[in-house]
Amino acid sequence: MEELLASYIKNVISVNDTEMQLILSFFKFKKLKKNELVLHHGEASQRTFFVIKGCLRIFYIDEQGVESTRYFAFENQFATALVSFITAKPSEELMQAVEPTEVLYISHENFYRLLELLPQWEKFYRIYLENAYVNNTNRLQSFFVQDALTKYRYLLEENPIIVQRLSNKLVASYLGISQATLSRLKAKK
Amino acid sequence: MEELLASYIKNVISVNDTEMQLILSFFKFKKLKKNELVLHHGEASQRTFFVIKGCLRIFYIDEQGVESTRYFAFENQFATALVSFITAKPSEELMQAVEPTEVLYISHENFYRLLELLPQWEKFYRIYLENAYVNNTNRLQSFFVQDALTKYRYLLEENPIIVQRLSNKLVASYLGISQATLSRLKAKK
DNA sequence: CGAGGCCTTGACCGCGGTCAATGCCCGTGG
DNA sequence: CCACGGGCATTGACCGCGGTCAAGGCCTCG
Repeated sequence: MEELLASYIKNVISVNDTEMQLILSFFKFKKLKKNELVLHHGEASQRTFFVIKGCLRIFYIDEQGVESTRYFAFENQFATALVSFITAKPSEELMQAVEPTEVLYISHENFYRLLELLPQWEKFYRIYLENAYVNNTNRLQSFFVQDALTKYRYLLEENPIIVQRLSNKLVASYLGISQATLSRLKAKK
Repeated sequence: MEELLASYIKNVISVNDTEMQLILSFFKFKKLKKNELVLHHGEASQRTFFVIKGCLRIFYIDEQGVESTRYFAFENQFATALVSFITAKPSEELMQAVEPTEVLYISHENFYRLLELLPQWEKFYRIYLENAYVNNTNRLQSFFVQDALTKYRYLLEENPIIVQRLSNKLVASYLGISQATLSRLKAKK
């Protein structure tokens, strides 16, 4: 359980055993029920999650109640409502377990403490930021230049697990289209 | 000229005079003509720019030749094709001077050298990344939840300089709508 | 003074949304 | 174990936002 997180971290930065113990000591375990919310709209983002099993999603809700998903985190991935984390303002993003999910989480307070205690953690955070940046910017690009069908095909190429594992409703919310449209796209091939 | 950059940096990190001299020594000055491209499609991003005067934009071109603008950098702002910078892959993003523009730029080689030489520069980069992340994620959100008119009004609120200073064509490319639609939106108020 | 680019506007169209009906699957409780 | 209910997927009918294309006028700059 913690080994999964430890080996994830070791792939990104080099730390010795005592440092690793320090890092792991800041993380706590939690089981989440399907559909359980871990961050509500307007709350400040307080925790960073690492998924052991299951799936978290980060999403928006507009005034009419329509949901749009910005990110899915599966096993062995981190998830944070980063904008609220960075700006320390109330979050526009919500966060929810999509399946029964097990996570390790660290409070933002302790996250920042690690930044001070371990120079290496600054690098870890930087690389996390870089990945998050590349992800979102690629998504932004796809909204600029691709129509619905192209986005769907692209998703099948780049991230098939999302289509295979999740409901149409969730996939549609990720692509920013309606469930009905996704259903028609799939029918047409 | 260099003072502008120096005071920008001092607002973000604390460095002494020798360190500042080191940083500034890596930047070079360049004048750009209106419409001059500083990064072509498919090139690797090689430089980070700081705008002294004028305006740079970072944009995409789709297969039909339609342009979409991801970012405008005005006086006293940085601009990089960050995705290509991070991934070291050919850039999907192009970069161009929108007006006659004066910049200071640093090669990525030297940027990385600074990361090694100055621990503080790691923090500078991290904060740059954070800002870029927040920017793009907010834009992504606006594509999820806002229609054309809402996006336009929001832009007027958040970033009026773009509307005031740039042509309709450029503003439309920033909003991801056609020039004709923007013209109609403005007419309707 | 001419040419080219930009803005506006009208006519038209199509992608993708909405709404509703139907059917399916699955979880839950009697 | 079966019956019921709720959520999800599919599909048809309809519609509207925003795109495209083209024409006309204006401004800028060489």
